[in-house]
Order: sequence, then structure tokens, then C-alpha cells
Amino acid sequence: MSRPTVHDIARIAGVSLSTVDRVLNSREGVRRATQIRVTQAMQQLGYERNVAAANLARRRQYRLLFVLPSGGNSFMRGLEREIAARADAWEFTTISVMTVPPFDDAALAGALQDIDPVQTDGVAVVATDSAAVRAALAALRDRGVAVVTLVSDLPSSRRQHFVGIDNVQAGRTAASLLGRFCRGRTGSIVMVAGSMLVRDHAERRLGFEQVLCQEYPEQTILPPLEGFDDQEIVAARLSELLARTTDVVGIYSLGAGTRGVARAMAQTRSNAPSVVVHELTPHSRQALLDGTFDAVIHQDPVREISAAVGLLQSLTGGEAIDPDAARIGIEVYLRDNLP
Amino acid sequence: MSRPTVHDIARIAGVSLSTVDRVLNSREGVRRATQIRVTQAMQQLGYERNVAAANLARRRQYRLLFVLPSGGNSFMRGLEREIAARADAWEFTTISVMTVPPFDDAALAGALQDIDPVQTDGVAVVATDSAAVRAALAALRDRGVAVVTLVSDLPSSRRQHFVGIDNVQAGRTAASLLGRFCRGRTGSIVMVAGSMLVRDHAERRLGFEQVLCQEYPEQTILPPLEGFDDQEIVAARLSELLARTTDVVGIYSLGAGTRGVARAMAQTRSNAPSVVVHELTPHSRQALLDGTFDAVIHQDPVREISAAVGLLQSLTGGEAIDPDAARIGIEVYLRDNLP
DNA sequence: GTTATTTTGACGTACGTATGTCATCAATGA
DNA sequence: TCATTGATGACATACGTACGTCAAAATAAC
Repeated sequence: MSRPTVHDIARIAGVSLSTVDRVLNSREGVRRATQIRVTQAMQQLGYERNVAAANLARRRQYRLLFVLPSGGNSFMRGLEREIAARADAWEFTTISVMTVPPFDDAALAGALQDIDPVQTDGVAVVATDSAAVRAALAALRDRGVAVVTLVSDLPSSRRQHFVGIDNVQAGRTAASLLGRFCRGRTGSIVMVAGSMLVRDHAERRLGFEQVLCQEYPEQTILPPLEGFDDQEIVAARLSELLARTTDVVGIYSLGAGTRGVARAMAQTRSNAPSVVVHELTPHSRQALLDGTFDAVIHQDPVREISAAVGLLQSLTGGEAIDPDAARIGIEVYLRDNLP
Repeated sequence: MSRPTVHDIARIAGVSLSTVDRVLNSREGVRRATQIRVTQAMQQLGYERNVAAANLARRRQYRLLFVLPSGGNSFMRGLEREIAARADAWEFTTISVMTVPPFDDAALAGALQDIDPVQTDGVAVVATDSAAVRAALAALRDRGVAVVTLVSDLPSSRRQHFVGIDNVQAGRTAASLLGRFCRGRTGSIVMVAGSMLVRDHAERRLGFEQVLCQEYPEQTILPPLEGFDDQEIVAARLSELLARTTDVVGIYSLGAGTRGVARAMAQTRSNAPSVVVHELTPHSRQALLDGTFDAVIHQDPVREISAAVGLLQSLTGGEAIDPDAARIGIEVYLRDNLP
């Protein structure tokens, strides 16, 4: 009637509890034949280990650490807030957060090296792309710590997973939207980036240009404007460009500093270019509502946190992982479907 | 060091385990003064009940039932599949599914009445709007069963929550997209509905017309075309209309039967109207990929299932519920951000 | 003061699993 | 044949909580 327990397996397989336990937790000292008998009994009964009871008995504690860039990036601060808010939403899990200066390889690598493998079982890190960071991650893994990258990936490192969106696809999505929004109006498209040295920005640009060039060849893509995720710089450079170029029909801001975009738009009395930006924040939300922005491409921080925690728990426990648990969707927000 | 337990509370408050237990589970027989002492100790220590252990000891079993419409509706079949796939993803929870004929008040009401309150703790139901169903829900509640509505709400009934999207907002979102997509081209906009007797369809139409009339008054909205969620009817009526009306620039399909829309589009050699439809299914996905559809408005069935299960568990246990746990986002998919 | 009633404590058992110790038995090798 | 090894079982204890029983203590009612 109710879920089968280890006792049932023992009974069916005709062995003792100890043996079932040995099989279940893959300890040695079980003959191959017996092992098979037990496994079959498990399958036959459809046994599933009661994880709650197991963790209880095991006194397991997952100690996880999030490593995020510090600084004024709204998205990152939002992430940090959400982590804090949900810190004790997981059983048997304690979560802490550490921040390191943004865009600073050495600082990040140093921080990762300082992590005590005795006190942490898993790390989720917003990685910057550099050899030092790669090495630090490898060292962490060697010391038995599970590692996933968050938001920004570090491929061909020893991280066990990436939790975040596909940034090429995000760029393509932005182009699909902006291309359609600008249909009928021909002119220049402006891209506002943070820095092309950051992996996700480069990827977004790639995807954006792919689609735009191929499907909307009538539009002119201007060389990307670098704003270093700083709203002041963005506002200044974009204002200047809009004053100089009168045929701008679309703007894609693929990094942070979108507040600067909104400010530049407010000063301009041009023929209202369509605007697509990244990350839903209080400011981009406001800009959507008052019509300054047309669409926002977003990734859900809460989902990312959940996915990271879940993955790290599985990795720590050596369990199987659900491949698409880490899949984070590319969300599209207009004024009308804001959460 | 580690999380405080009931023992710690008892020690700090200077009472016995029994008394702590009485307070914790709000049993009677505790003097007001003692109760306060215990509560204060709990706060002081930051006690949080170990839910896993509690459920273990309590032998709690949440027996939940999903009631869905049967028939060929892809979205509903997807929901059913996902429920089955995740049926044992929740601890202490057994989930079953029951299907009833679609658009059939009497059948639904009857099915609800037949639910045995001894064998089910909570019900999630895709409701159709009728007095009989309302009454059946009330009867269920009276017999101590928790009830949430799923996908389609039944306001002013005794359901305890609604899990699903805001359909007016969904309609507005569709209009915002389609309006922008059609900018520069003026003509007719077609709405393909299932039946205006279904609440969510009516709400979507409302939101759609709100935005389109107000912000894109240059477009002509044709009277809605009723397809009864049947792809044959949809294909026939839409083909006929497209042959007759040459200035169609946009199509919004707000119900099921979108396969019929794709078929009608394939037969037509008109000037490619923009198309926005509801629900991501294998067919709408294909249509997105080959360019027949421009956008799909979607609700994530997996999220809806999780939310429904979580809510029903909380309601059954008499716990506090997280108000925005039930909030399901209105998702927008283009060809480029398909999952 | 005595009695009735309410409040509290002591204790045991259970949930399903993990993990340890020790005993038993068969098979193996010398 | 005896010692050694490997495989298995029996049993106990623990995790944090729920819940029941019964007695003891505190308080209220008389």
C-alpha cells in the first residue's frame, strides 16, 4: 500500500537489512549474485529511498557558498537579496554568500583559493574568464568541493555545470524582437554593451548580429558602444550618438547600465527608436511601463538559485543529476506581462 | 552550532519536551504564561521545525488529485504527462489524475462529488464556470478537502487559490506584440477563439482588445472567429476568412486548435500576416521554427504543477502559504528562445 | 483545609534510514 | 585439519519530531 522500505526489500530478497544497506550505499562485502538479487527486489517493489529519513539519519549538512561580484550591478544585488531571503528554504542546507570585486580575475581567484574545503561542500560562482580562475576552480575540485558556474560560464574549466541562460540565444531573441519591432522603418541599430571582454556580452552580440544581418539586412548595425555597465558613461555616449545620428530605429542594450539608456532616451526627441534591454530591475521595469523600453530580456534569479542549490546538493551527494534542471529560460517581458 | 531542536527549547524555556510539543502543535493544556516562555525561547534560538523529521514521525501522506479535461487539447495532455512524470518527486505525497469530458459542467460536478474525502486531502481542478461546479467545490471543502483551481479560475467559489496566469494580461501581451509586429502595415486583425463561454478565452479577448483599440487604433479588429478548440473547424473557418479578406495583417489565436491556424496559413499565399498564438506544443513550436508563427504566449505546466502541489500541501497542513508561490508568469516565446 | 481541575513532566514508541559492532557460517588455502 | 578470509545476519543506537499514557504538581473552587 504505502511506499516500500528497506525492510520490504530485505524480506523480498531474502537477505538481512545489513546487506540491503550495503547494496544501497554501495559498500563492499556483497557477493555479485546477492547484489543482483537485492537490486531486482528494489526494482520489483519500485523502491525509492526516503531522502528525508536518510538525511536525518546521516546528519547530512550541505554547506554551500555563492561567490558573486560586488558593486552596483542591480542584477547581482538582486541575486544576493534573493539568496539571503531563501537561505533557509532548503533542508539540511546552509548557504552563505561572498562578494568579490567585479571584473577582477586575481581577486576572484584569490577568494576561491581561500575557500576552506572542510567548511564548504559546494560553490556556485559567477565566473570571469581567465586562467587564474580556471586554476582556482580546478584546485577547489581537487580538494573535493563541487563547483558550478552561475550566470556567466567558464567552459573547458573543471566546473561541473553551468546554471544560466544561453547568451547567444538571448542575443538572437533580442534581434528577432527588435527586427520585427522596426519593420517598415529602415535605419541604424545601436548596440550598447558593457565590455566585449566579458563572455556573455560577446555571446549576446554574436547572436544578435547573426539574426539581424540575415533576416533584416535592410538595417544598418552601428559598431557597438561600450558603456562598461556604468549608467553615466552609457547615458553620455548614447546621447551623443543619438544627437549625431538621426536615423536610429532600434537600440539593444546587452549589459548592465540600462538606466543610462533610459536617461539618454528621455533627453532625445528623436522618432522614438524601439528599445530592447537585458535584465528586469526596478528601473527597466519603470522604463517598460512608461514606454521608454519595448521589451526586456530576463533571466530569473530565483530559478537560478534553486537550480544551483539543487545541482550542488546532488553533486555533493554523488547522486544523479537532472540535465534540464539547470536549464534557465530566456524570458521576454513587455509592459503587459510584467510579474 | 547546528540547528536548535525541541530539546534546546525545552532546556532554555525550563519546561519539558511535552510542553514544548504542546505549544508547537498548538494542543491545549498550556498556561498562557508558559506558552509565552516557550515561544520566546523559540524566537531566541531561531528555532525552525525540521519538517522532514516531523513528516516522518507524523507519517503524513498528502494524497492529492488533479482533475483535468480529457480530449485532444495538447496543453492538457502535456500537463497530464508532466504530472505523471513528476508524481513521485514529492516526499510524503501521492498524486493521481482524473480526467473528465471537456466543457461539460455536469460531468465535472459529478466527478467532484464522487471524490472520497477520506482518500484525498487536496484537489487541483481545471474548472469550467458553472453553478453546479461551484456547488461541488463547496461540498468538497465542507468535507475537509483543500481545493485550488488550475489554469482556469473560478472566482467567488470556495476554492482556496488559483494557480495560473492572468489571462487579461496575457491578452494584453499578445496585443502589445502583435501591434508592434504589424506597425507600418494597416489592415485587419483576426482573433481565433475556442468559445467565448470559457472564462479564460473571454478574458484574453478583453485584454487583447483593450490594448489594440487604445494603442493601435489604425487596425481593424474583426469579430472573433469561434473554433471550439478544434483544429478542423479552425482551419476551415480561417481559410475561408483569409480567402475572403485580403488585408489581414495579424492573427491572434487565444485558445487551443492552433494546429488549424498553421494549416490555414500554409494554404494561404497572402502577404504573411503576423501570428501570435497560445501554448507551446510540439506543433506551435514547429510553426515558430518554420516562421509560420511569430510568437507564442505560454504558461509553464511544470511550474503550475509545482505550485499546485505546494499550495495543497500547505493548505492541508494548515500552514501559512506563500502568496506569490502561485504566481505563474506569462511567458513569451519566439523562434529564438525556445526551450 | 479538602477536593476538583488544570497544567506539566517523565517516559516510551514510532517514522525510515545510516552506521557501527560482533557473531556466524561457508569457502578457501596451506 | 586448522587458520584465514569473505559474505552475511542480528542487534543496537541515532537523527528530530509526533503522540500517547500516566502520574505528579500546581492551581482553582469549595
